[in-house]
Amino acid sequence: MTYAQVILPLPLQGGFTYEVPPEAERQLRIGARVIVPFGRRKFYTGIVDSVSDRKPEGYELKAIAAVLDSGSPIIKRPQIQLWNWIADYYLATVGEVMKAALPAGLKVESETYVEPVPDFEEDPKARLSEREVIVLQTLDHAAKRLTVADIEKLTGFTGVNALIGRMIDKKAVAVSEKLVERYAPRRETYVRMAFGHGDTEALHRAFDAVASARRQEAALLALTDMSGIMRGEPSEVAVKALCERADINLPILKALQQKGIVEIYRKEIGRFRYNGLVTASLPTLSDPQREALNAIHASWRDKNVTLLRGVTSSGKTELYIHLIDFVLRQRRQVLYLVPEIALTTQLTERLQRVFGDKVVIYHSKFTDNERVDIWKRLLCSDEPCVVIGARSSVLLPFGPLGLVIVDEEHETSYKQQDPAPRYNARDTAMVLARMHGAKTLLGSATPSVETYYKATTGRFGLVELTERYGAAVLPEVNVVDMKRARLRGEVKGPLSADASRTVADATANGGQAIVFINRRGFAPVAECSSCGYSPKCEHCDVTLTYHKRIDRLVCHYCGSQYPLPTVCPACKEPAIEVLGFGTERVEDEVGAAFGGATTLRMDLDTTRSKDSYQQIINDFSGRKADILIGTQMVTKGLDFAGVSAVVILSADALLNVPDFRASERAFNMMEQVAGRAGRRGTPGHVIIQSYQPAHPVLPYVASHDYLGFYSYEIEERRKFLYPPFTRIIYIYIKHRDPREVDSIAVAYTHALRQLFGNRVYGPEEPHVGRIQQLYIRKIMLKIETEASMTKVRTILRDLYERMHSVPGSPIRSAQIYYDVDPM
DNA sequence: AGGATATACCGC
DNA sequence: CGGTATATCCTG
Ligand SMILES: [Zn+2]
Ligand SMILES: [Zn+2]
Repeated sequence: MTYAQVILPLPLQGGFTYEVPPEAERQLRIGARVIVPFGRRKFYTGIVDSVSDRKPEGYELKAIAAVLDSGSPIIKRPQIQLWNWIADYYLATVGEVMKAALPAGLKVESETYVEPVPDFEEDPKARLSEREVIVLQTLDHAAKRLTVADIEKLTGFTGVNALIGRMIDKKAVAVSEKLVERYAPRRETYVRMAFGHGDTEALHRAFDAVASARRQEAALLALTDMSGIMRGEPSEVAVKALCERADINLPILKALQQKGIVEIYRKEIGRFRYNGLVTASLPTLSDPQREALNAIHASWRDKNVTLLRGVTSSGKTELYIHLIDFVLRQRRQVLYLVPEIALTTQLTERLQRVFGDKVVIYHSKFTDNERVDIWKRLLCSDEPCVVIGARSSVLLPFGPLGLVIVDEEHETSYKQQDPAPRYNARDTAMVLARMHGAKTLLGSATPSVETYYKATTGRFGLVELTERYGAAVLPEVNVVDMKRARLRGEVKGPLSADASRTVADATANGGQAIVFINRRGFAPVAECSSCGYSPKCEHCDVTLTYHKRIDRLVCHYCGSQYPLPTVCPACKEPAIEVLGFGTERVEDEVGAAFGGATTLRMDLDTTRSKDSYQQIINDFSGRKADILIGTQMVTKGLDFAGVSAVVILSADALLNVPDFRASERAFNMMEQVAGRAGRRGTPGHVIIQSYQPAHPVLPYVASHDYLGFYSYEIEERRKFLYPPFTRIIYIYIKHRDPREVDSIAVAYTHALRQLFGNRVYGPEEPHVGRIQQLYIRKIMLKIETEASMTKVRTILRDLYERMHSVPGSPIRSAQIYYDVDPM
């Protein structure tokens, strides 16, 4: 008998062992998917991690129910290795990594369906209750099989689970487990001759048979040509293409099929075929670019990772294209990571024009079916290709990887925040590269402090590209002291006089302007002007943001919505007003201030649908609007030739974040938005509004001085023991009870102090102390870089196990998790 | 995670 | 007491 260790997509530590049925033994491969029973009812898709012939002791075993991949595994060898690394490093379970990596369409799960028992007769000793009768009627009248959740929705009852349990006892209903397959391959209808290639005799007979039917003849003629049957270069013919070409329709082909001349068949096709032309050759490089390219190659002789610091519009992408070409020629694959919002068609099409169908695109707005197709494409073939994608593309089944490019490596969106695994795709990609013996290139105009430190201390190679491409000039930046402007009466709505003038100048001269504000919605607070009351979310400790377009107050943490009260619920005065500025309000104000100017707004709310983000970018770069108002989204993925002015409405909103990375993030963001202004010849203007114009970070932005900012910030980090001089792990405690959360946090902190001494800070209540009914506490662990992180992680895992496994302990009722290398 | 079971709670 | 909301335990 053999036994398989199976990874299940669940947040549970460790794998689970199953018996391998003898008939499945021969076809079972490591990395193959299996269907296994788990718990009393459910079936899950698991992945075989290892196989052994030693029977584990101490518990009953279940058997694998089915092998889904009997031929070849669904993941590649190095992937399990990478999964294990992620789970280990980020203190998650391999199951959580599997869940994040494998597209849902590849995970078959069982669903419990409730069905009425045919010919059920009520037992007078066990009558059905009123609610039970209603459920039975609902089941009888339903068009399809129903799950418990379906029944709850249809009847409006709660606790249907228990109800069904009683009905099963009364033999009124039965439940069954059905496997639900989610993946639907895309199929297309094809047509071919019903006889072999080069069978001229059959072809002649066929034409004779359709001689009297002109359109059938036309169809046959076109098919003869398109199928290449007489030229000895056969190719498949899609019905759609044939119909278009011969101007016929399906019934005509059906008629030909009736006569036994053609065969119509359906075939699975991938969803992604690039039909455009490969029109561009490699971009010509300027001298500085060529030097940088050579320097990158040289640095890879003794370094695995190299940082390319390329100032805005220095042409990093051209370099990337050359490097990609270099690796593809070696018949190896490339992973090109970009932040989600930088993944625009401008970028992907540029790559496709050079590399054609070798380009594979992957991001979160793809449907699950599309993800499965991409997964299969990479799995089935080790052909050279370049995968361009956001965070999760690091988890795809790569073959022979030769190069990883992480563009905008400083971007926080590379770090997954909420469900575990909380991995950083940039760091994971470097590990992936190492596993494949590939090199990594990190690119950024404003590298993260950690990365630049490693690059200047020899851990990474460093190549700098400081020359701007073409005639691009740096914009002129002015910091406006808002306190003074306000005293002088120069502030109208969100804009200072300086900002207004700058925008007006830009639009008057046929240019465009960008107004950046880090808040969506209309106004971030509502307040009673009479008593100061301000509406809060019922589930979270935050003030509600007013959204004018839907006329609702919205919680940005849990999404719940409320009407805007007309009278104050506290003092009953009709004195509720909304305060502050969000993108919606700024759009209104700017539209009013510059009458005649057209505006566009880009934030989470205007980019919900699949192509809306791209649409706004296209509209603005097509000059369909004069002023673009937006959140951080406007900082990326755009190459707007016409923008000559940028206004950062509130530097304070960026700087005053209680986090050790606040300065860095603020600098990066301001530098990037500023970089949108004034390309192609004319210098642009940037206005930064701030109530603290003396903030140490602002001069560096004003002079575009990354190095200056870096040397300031690295000293701060050194002084206060932050990365890169320490490694940080946050420990989060969440609980629905405010007193309980405190006592658990204190207990956990105490336990941590026993182990790590004064490396433990906290517990503290985070900025938002309650989200979705859960009170939150945060503990910080700072570990010196020389210490063994492996040991630290082992201790943390053991601690969690120890604290969480005490029966009846209140700690078990809390959610506790670690966030390694938080951002 | 999700489900099953135990337990507390609630209206009559 | 049936019905319902909630806590706790367990999964191979
Ligand atoms: Zn009031
Ligand atoms: Zn909320």
